[in-house]
Amino acid sequence: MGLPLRKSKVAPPPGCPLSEVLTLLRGAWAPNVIWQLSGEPRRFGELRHDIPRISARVLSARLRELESRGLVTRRVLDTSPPSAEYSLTPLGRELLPAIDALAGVGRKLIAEWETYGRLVRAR
Amino acid sequence: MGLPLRKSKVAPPPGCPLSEVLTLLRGAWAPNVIWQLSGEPRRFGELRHDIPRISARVLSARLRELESRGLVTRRVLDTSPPSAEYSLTPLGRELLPAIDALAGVGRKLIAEWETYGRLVRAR
DNA sequence: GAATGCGGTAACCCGGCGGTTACCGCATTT
DNA sequence: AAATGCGGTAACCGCCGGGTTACCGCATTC
Repeated sequence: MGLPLRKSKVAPPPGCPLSEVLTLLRGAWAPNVIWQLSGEPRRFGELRHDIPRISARVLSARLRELESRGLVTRRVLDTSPPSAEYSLTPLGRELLPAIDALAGVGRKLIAEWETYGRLVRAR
Repeated sequence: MGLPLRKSKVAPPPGCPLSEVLTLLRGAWAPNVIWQLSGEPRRFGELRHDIPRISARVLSARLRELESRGLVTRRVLDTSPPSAEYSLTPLGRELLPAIDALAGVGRKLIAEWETYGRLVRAR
C-alpha cells in the first residue's frame, strides 16, 4: 500500500532571504568579484586582470548588479583617463563570513571526494 | 595620468571550494530541496507537494545531483507501489549552518532595501 | 476492466545568460 | 597624426537549464 503524505513542518518557503542572497551569488563570477573586493578597493582594470578569464561585459554587469543591491560602491577617480574604484559596503562585508562558511564546507566536500574515490560524474 | 596596476594580494582563485559548493546551490530549487530535507527524511511526492511549483524533472535532477555529491542519500522503501525516501547525509548537514548564515544576510538585505526605499531595479 | 497514485524518465522547446567582437570619448605617449 | 590605455556599452549569437507534456510499470481502488 502507498504511504500517507506527511506534511512538511518547516516554514513553507525557506523564506525568500536565502533565495535573494543566492541570486546575488548565482551570476557568473560573482563570488570571485566579491572575493577580490574583500581586501582593498579595486579598479575595473585590476579586477579584469585578477580574474583573468572574465569578460568586461560580465564584470560590468556583476558590478552594477552588486551596486544596485547596495553591496558595492563605485567611486570615480579624478584621473585621466578617468578610472573607477569599487569596494564593498558594510552590508557587502556581511556576506564575507557567510561566504567563508560556504568555502569551509567546500573544502570538506573536496577533501571527502578525494579520500573516498570520487563517484562524482554528474555536472 | 593613468594609475599603475596594483596586483591582487588575495589568493588567485577563491580556491575552488566556494565555486564547488555554489554549483550545488546554483541549480533551481536546490536551496529549497535542502531546506526541506533539513528535518525528517522526505519522500519524492512529499517534496513535490511541499515545493509546489517545482517540476518532477527538476526535483529528480536536483536530488540525483545532490546524491552524486554525497550530500543526500536515497532509500527505497519496501512498499507498493515502491516509494523513496531522501535525507541529508552528515556531509549535507554541514551545509546548514552556512545556509543559515546566508539567510541571515538575506534578511538584512531585505530589511535594508525596505527601510531605504528600494533603488533596486535590476534583476 | 478502468482509473488512480507512486516515482520517476524521455523528448521537445524556449528564454536568458554569458562569450565574442566592435566601438565609444578622452588624454597621454610615440 | 597615430597608437595606446582607461572604463565601459551595444549588438550578435550559441548553448543549456528548466518548464511542459507524454509516458512507463506496478498495485490498489472503484
